[in-house]
Amino acid sequence: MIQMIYFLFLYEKTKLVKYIKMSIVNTKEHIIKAAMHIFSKFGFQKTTVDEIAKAAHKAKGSVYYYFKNKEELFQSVVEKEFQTLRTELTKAVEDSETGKMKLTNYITVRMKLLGGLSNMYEALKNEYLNYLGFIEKIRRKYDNEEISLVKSILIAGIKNNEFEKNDEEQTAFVIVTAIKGFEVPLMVNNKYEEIEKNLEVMIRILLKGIEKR
Amino acid sequence: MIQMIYFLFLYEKTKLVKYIKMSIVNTKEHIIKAAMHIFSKFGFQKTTVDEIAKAAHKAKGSVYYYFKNKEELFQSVVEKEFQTLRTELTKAVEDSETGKMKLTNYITVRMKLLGGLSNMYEALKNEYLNYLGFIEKIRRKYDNEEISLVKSILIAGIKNNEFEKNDEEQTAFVIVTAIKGFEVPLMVNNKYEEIEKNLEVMIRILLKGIEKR
DNA sequence: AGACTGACTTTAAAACAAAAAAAGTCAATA
DNA sequence: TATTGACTTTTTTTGTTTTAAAGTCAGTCT
Repeated sequence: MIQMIYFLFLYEKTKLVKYIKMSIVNTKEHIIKAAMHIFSKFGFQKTTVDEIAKAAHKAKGSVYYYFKNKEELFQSVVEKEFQTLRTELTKAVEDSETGKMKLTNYITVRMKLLGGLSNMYEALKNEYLNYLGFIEKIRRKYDNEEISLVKSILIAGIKNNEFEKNDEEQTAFVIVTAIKGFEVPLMVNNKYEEIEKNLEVMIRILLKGIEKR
Repeated sequence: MIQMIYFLFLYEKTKLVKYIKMSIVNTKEHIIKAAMHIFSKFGFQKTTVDEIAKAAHKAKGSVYYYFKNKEELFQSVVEKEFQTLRTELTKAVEDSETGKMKLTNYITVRMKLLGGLSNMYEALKNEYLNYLGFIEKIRRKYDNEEISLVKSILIAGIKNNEFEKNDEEQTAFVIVTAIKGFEVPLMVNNKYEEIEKNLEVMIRILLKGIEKR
């Protein structure tokens, strides 16, 4: 009997914890979304925590209840945007049949999305934030993820007899690096359409450069 | 007789002008070289015109006799470094037999030299100087030259039946853009040796990507 | 008992003024 | 014409004050 009551208590507690945690995730996410909006409008430095709190209809203290400081909040926003990019890219690759299509879609989707993900984008090119350190960590982490994803495309394509067998890690690095060269004209124009034709040429050359003959 | 004296006068004047111009070029070049040394040591902002004058064993006024201002002097230094790059690259391309060799040597020499040309290099990555405007002009000018040079390599290679016929302007842009992606790891490591292997892979893929089959 | 608040403290960024340093000028000189 | 260095002007730097934003916490609420 006592045990039963104990279990009941445990059950109720679990339910409560679940409810609370759900709530935590919701407000936390809610704050991140509000922050995302403000940050993308004013950038990291020109955004105040008060503004974010106000936009999320919370007091400033609540923001600090969920995030250690402004940096950590910004970091969460950037990470969320990376997550979006990651999800979209993975989907684009998975939905493609051949290795050629995978790589093609990977590159085009990546470039298309990059312009839209404003915070991450801003963070990548902002000098000050780079010297702030934490953004460099995220960048490096994402670079590695990107190389891994391209590598997996290459491995699949080699198995499928589409691509020539070569050091996949190195080849993936080269492809990612080459794509990065296009970030500069993208930053300047900020219109994907303007680099589209050139990106197509790049993809054609890359594909021919790695295909099995 | 009068005519003869007149000619003699002209001749002497020409010699004089030549001497003076030679001297001008010499001191001007001399100042540029001194400036190059100091700028590469301290960067644009932390270098004073007094320091440069002192290093050139001239008074500050002399520097302003040859250059309108500090910016123009820096510009001359950067232009001179570009000239070096330009000369070396043209030589590397001319000395190569096949289109493949031309492009290979172009890319490798470019990357090797880039690290050594400190002022230009500094200018390319310095935020402040970019927003100063004039460096952007030089950069754009050099970008166009670079695309032209690569384009000429492509055209020669196509004529030589090595490369597939395609829009050379676009292909040149793509190659130059891809190479630019490697500037970032070069800036971080600042050791050409570390990216050498990856650059070789890049060249191999590019060559296979544009070759005639 | 964890979620949330807002007045409060601390820290960092503008604003301003004075001093120092560097950029840029120019009459004089060789 | 080339060169100088004392001179003027402009730009940084420094130190101080003010203002604004970051970050804390005792206390309330559900």
